[in-house]
Order: sequence, then structure tokens, then C-alpha cells
Amino acid sequence: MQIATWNVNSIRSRLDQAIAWLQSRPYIDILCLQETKVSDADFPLTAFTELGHFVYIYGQKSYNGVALIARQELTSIRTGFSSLLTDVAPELESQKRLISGVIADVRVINIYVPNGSAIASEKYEYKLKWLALLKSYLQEALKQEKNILICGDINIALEDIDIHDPSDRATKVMASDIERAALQEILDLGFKDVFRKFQSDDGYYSWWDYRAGSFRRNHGWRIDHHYLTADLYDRALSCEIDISPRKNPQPSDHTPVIVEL
DNA sequence: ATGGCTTCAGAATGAAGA
Repeated sequence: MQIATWNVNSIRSRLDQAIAWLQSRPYIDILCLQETKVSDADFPLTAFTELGHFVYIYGQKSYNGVALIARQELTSIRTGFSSLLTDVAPELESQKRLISGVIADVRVINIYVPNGSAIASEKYEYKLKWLALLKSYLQEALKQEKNILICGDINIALEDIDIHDPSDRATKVMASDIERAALQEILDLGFKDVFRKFQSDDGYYSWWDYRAGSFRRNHGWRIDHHYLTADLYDRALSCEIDISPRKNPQPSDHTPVIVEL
């Protein structure tokens, strides 16, 4: 089984690239998309369904938005925190950042974690609240299902080796101690970063800023992840960052990450 | 570098991303 995650930075702008990439990767069972940036009514469904894929979407106009593109029909689709939690604050439910479904014996939870803008900003506080709520959500999910795969644009680099230049990382969003601690609390529920099962070196990234020739110079960050519960982690056969789509004309600033179970 | 690009929405001396 292969699961991929890719922040496409607008599915309508990246539609041809997403289709071409899926066609070049016929064994991907689920492609988890983030930042689709489109309302459900305007999602380009037919491009995928014509290829025989099943499409599950949870989007909004302009910002955010997540989707599952699956080779087989998925079961038990859930969207938003309210699918498992009660009394979710409206501001944490209104941004469409979470969709999940079940394939075989695995629940795949696709998330787009808020960026946070800048440390101590209102958006940073929102990110921390969102992560705390995600922890509660995952505690509920783990009561029901043992095998869970979380993937997506996590917008946090947990280790210095995940950043091309960590020298001032403590002052930057995505690598501050508080964000790392919030993510570590989630991992401590029983999840492991499967990329590090296979690769312990630095220099492997999933996002490069559009500006300043960052990709050409490999000035990137590893912020797109697959986090697996114990049995899935043991079962994992590979985890690959495919940098080829980042080389396309008019690329997303993120590139896909694929795990094989 | 207070920014370098890119997207969306809608007409900004913009907002947001990361």
C-alpha cells in the first residue's frame, strides 16, 4: 500500500501536474492533498474520476482545503474536528484542514496544520490552539482504531537536521521550541516519523521557498510528514521524498512524500 | 531582506503562505 501527501498550493493551478504525477505513480493508493484552495462545488472532480479515482473533499473558498484521491473506494470518511469531538470552537472548525478515511485496516488522517505566520502573532496562537485540539482529536481516534497514519503539511520541522539553516530557528515560525513541544505531545500519543526510519541524514526537505532560488540551492525545510502508529511503523517498507515535481515549471512550493506499507 | 515569489479575489499602498 502506498500513501502520498502533497501540498499543491491550489489544486486548480496544479491540476495538470497532479494528474500527470498520479499517472506516473500508478501504485499510489491514496494521494492526500492540502491547500486545495477551492470550495467543494468548484473542485475539479472529473479530472480524477475520469481516471477511475474516488475523490473525497473538504474545502473552502480561497484558503486551506484538503482532499483524498483514492484508487479504491474508502470507508468511514470524516471531516473536521467535530466528526469526533463535541463543542469545538467555531473558529477552529471553520478552516477546512482535516479529512480522514479508512483503507484496509488503516485510518489515514490528512491534515493541513496552520502556518502560524510569525511567533507571538494571532495566527501563531491559533496554530497552537489547533495543535492542542488535534491532540484531543487523535486521543479519541486512538480509542477506536489502532492503526492510524497521519500525514500532511505539518508546518513544523521537529529537528534541526530538517532545516537547511537552523542557526536562528528559535526565532522562526515552524521551528520554535513551543511548536516543537506541541508536536512532540502529539507524537507521544504513539506516532513515529516514518521518514527517519530510513534516513538519518540532513539535507532532505519537502518545501522550498519560491524566492531567492531556494530550491536550486536546496535551502529547504522538511515540514511534510507521515506519522504512523507502532505496527504501521514496523510494517513500513520505504518513505520517499519525490523532488521531481518541484522542478516543474510553475510548481507547488511543496513536493510529494510517499510511504509504502 | 522590513524581502526575495505565488496564489486568490477583485481592483490594494492587498492577504496569506512558509
